[in-house]
Amino acid sequence: MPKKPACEQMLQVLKLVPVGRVVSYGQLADLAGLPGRARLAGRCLRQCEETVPWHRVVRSDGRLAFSAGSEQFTEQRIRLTDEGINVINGRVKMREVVWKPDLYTLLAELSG
DNA sequence: CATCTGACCTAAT
DNA sequence: GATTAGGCCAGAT
Repeated sequence: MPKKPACEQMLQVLKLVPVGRVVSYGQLADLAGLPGRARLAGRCLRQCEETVPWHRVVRSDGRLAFSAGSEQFTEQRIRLTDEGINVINGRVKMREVVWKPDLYTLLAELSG
């Protein structure tokens, strides 16, 4: 069965997030042309391929979305740390690591 | 069909 | 900072 277009679009955007940078769920949905669909972003990641950089998605306030101590929480913290992103008290500093793409370039990337 | 749930967000307090 | 309320909407029950 083919995946839903909405999710595909967001995963496309997610693949463009650079190493050492993160996006929030809402931001991901927004960039994918689905404003206000943060929860959809979460659902998509829940079933996404392991090949996409899902660990670069955090909450808008910088906290990891998983419960502290969970298997997934730990995995995400490790992956972010490996990319040079500091995770303190289960959160990253959005001010420093949030991805702010040039929208024109992003559109071009998605088109090609 | 009604209700609950959630890898969420914003604004207000 | 923290908490609350309301919004969001696809799946599950």
